[in-house]
Amino acid sequence: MDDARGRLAAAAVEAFADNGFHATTTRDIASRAGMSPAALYVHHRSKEGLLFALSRDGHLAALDVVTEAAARHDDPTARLQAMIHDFTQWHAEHSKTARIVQYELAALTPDHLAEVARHRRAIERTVREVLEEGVARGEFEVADVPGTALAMLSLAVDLVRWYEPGGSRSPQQLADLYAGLALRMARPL
Amino acid sequence: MDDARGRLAAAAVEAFADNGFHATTTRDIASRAGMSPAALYVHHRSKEGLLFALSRDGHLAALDVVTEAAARHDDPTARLQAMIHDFTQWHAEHSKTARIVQYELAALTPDHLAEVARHRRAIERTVREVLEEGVARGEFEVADVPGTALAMLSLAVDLVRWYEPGGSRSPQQLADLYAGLALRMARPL
DNA sequence: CAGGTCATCCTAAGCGCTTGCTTAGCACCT
DNA sequence: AGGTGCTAAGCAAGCGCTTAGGATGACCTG
Repeated sequence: MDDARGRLAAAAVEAFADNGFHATTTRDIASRAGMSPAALYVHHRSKEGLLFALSRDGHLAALDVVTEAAARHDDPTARLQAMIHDFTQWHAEHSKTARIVQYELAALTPDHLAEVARHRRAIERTVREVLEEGVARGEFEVADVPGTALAMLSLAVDLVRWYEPGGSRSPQQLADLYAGLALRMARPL
Repeated sequence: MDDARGRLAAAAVEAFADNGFHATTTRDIASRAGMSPAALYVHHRSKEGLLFALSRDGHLAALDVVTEAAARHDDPTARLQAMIHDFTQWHAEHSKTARIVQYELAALTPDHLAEVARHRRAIERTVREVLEEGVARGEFEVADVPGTALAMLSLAVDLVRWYEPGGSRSPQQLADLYAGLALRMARPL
């Protein structure tokens, strides 16, 4: 049929997000993709290699969302608001991929973990920088910039623990809510 | 020797927190406790039964921390501050148990999940109620009370994803930081 | 106080099953 | 004629859990 590699990746996202990496079998992934278990090893070196491909792509997508949002605005208030808004919305709209990104780091090999850790630090740095600039310009009042940046990201990250598509809150509503809370965390007292 | 059941529980907390439920073997737990694999089944029906015992005790401890903090204060501002402070501090000081409480729900049987879910709802309800009372008294200005309550709890919950004892922030510092951020989320604009 | 009884707590051994992954080979397209 | 993408079959290892029985100490009995 269509792209078999893509079907395999989509099946793995579902399986890993629903059951976790360790509770997911290669037979489960393969059967969701309509293939034999051996087909997985045509496209990936191992089950962990497949996880890494998903995790890396997910990290790059999340980083892209944040940097794009930051690039759209000049003043720190609008920039922070857009960053947390879009980061939250991405986590809700891609909650299965995001769950793999945020909760399956421990299953990666040291080499693979080192690569995705670089992307994670880039995301944190982007949030820290907008807070620092806002403080410098007097738009924000934040005593602990790294800690507050971590807290803002925690809102979106923790969403994937409980979020279900079709629940009472849409991705847009959550994005608006968390972007507003982030601004309240940074606003001068 | 000493309490063998307690040693088994302590070993399981370490193993489940470090490697996750599914990646932990009964042989690993038993050897950490200095026992044979079969000893686990003297004290628990199954590996999942052991997880449930840890999860239930952890949930009750966390719920107790929140209700105790709430009971110590009358006005909503002080009460909210104490609740988020103590809830955060508990998650940092008991980060291994908290990791099991927050991240291993999917490994529980439906019956066991139903019981811990009751305790989780009790915690959420306590936070929602203090927000509602604060809004009623004019101390808080919160548009989405359930969503904001969820966000405040998310801060402490997400901490267990990255917290390591002996890191740059102490449990007290984190508790102060997150309690302050929670107040900023609720304070009138 | 000596000897027997019983419950408690644990272990050695291993059963049946599932796991991630490999191998050999087939079908199809160019 | 050869490369590509897949499968059927199965291997070695590790899994959760069971079974049968040994060691220990508390407690009766004569």
